[in-house]
Amino acid sequence: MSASSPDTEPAGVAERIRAAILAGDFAPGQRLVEAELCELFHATRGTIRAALIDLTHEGIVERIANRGARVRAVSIEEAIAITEVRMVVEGLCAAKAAERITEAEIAELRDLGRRMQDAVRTGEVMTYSQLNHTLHDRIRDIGAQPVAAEVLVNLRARNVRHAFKLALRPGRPQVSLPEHLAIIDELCARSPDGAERAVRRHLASVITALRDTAG
Amino acid sequence: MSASSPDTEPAGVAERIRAAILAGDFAPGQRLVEAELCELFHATRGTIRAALIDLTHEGIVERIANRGARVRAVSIEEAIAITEVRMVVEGLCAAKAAERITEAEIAELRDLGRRMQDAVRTGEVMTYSQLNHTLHDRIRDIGAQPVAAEVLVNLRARNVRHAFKLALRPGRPQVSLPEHLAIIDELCARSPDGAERAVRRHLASVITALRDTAG
DNA sequence: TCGCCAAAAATTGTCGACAATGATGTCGAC
DNA sequence: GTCGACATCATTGTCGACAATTTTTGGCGA
Repeated sequence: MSASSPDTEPAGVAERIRAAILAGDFAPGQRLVEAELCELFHATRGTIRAALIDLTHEGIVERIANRGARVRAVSIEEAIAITEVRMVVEGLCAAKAAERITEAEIAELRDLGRRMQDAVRTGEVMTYSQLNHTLHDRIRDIGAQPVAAEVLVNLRARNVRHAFKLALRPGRPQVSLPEHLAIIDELCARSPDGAERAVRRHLASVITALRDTAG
Repeated sequence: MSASSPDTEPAGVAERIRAAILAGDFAPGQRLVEAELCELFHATRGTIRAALIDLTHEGIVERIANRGARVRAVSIEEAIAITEVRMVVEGLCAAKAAERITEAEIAELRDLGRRMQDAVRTGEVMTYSQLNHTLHDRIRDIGAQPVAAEVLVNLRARNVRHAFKLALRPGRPQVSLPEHLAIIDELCARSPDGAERAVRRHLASVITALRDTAG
């Protein structure tokens, strides 16, 4: 749904600024002067200010008292730290999901796995990336752990850029596909421990890949 | 209202409101009308509004569009969910800490463990609760995982109330003390896996205790 | 030429007032 | 007597202006 398609002008100013940052309209480290954003988004400073506070708590904007806001540049090191936390929290979700998964959801995940295999075989990188996203989302939803879900949404928003770069790395899908399939297998086997381990293995592999890009 | 403790008047309004909520001056579910907070904290609505946005993202205030803010009542179920996430994230911190801990920090934790034993033996519940807090903080700091630390600070702030009630439960220190000592042992042995398991065992026990209070 | 101090500019923080929105209470019709 | 539409009210959302703070610039002297 969030596919780069015709964005339907999100009503809130915060959403629009976030979209602009994530789309790369504002470069990391760039200063976000309130007055500039005012005329850029047709709003007043009070509104802009509130939006900036929101985005600060989402971790994509950095605000220093009396010195203004800027787009937060997430270093490789921080991207790794984010993924480490994702690893354990998503592991928790997977364990929960394995306990709660229904037959319908099992069928759904199996189908998802098949489509991921197809995408890799035919080399449709973007489709695979999309399905990857969907899988992680479904695990989160099936796990039905609202607090964990909230944390994950927050963390995911922070390193979309690094995640994107990683997805485009040649050979990466071939590595991650079997990991994803293993996750699906464990979930469908209703094994909480197995699912948690599989998720952690997968994200540990993502961390290793991130480390490689650093060097 | 603010008489409760020797609070050194935190400069920021957000901090003062948070302190007031955590101190129980505002009951869970109570409406937080901006105008009221204005004269109560001697600030204007713009400032109050910014503070409420902050607190909303910290999870201790609930805000509905055009309908105002209220103190968020965390149910036992949500407290359990929060503790589940804390369990895995703090487990990550502990694993990291076990890899990075210095000799000086080992000595510090050992001393902390001894003081916890003393507090339990002499029945000083409040002291023990304080030391408990300190131990978790130290693990978080030694782990040096900024993202995890940020998540933990956020989560901790949410269920101080439940944590407090739990600490006062008779017999609870006797249960948690050996768990804490086990965590210290594993950290001092520089065993990442052991430390993570010990932390998770401990917080799993906290979750069990929370479940008991629910019934 | 370099370092330092002061004035100026730029930017954020705060304020009070107005507009918009959802909730509450009242009145009339059936 | 109850239901629904309408007026009223309380509260939030937004705006433009002023005050405080930080950064930059210009000037002065060693």
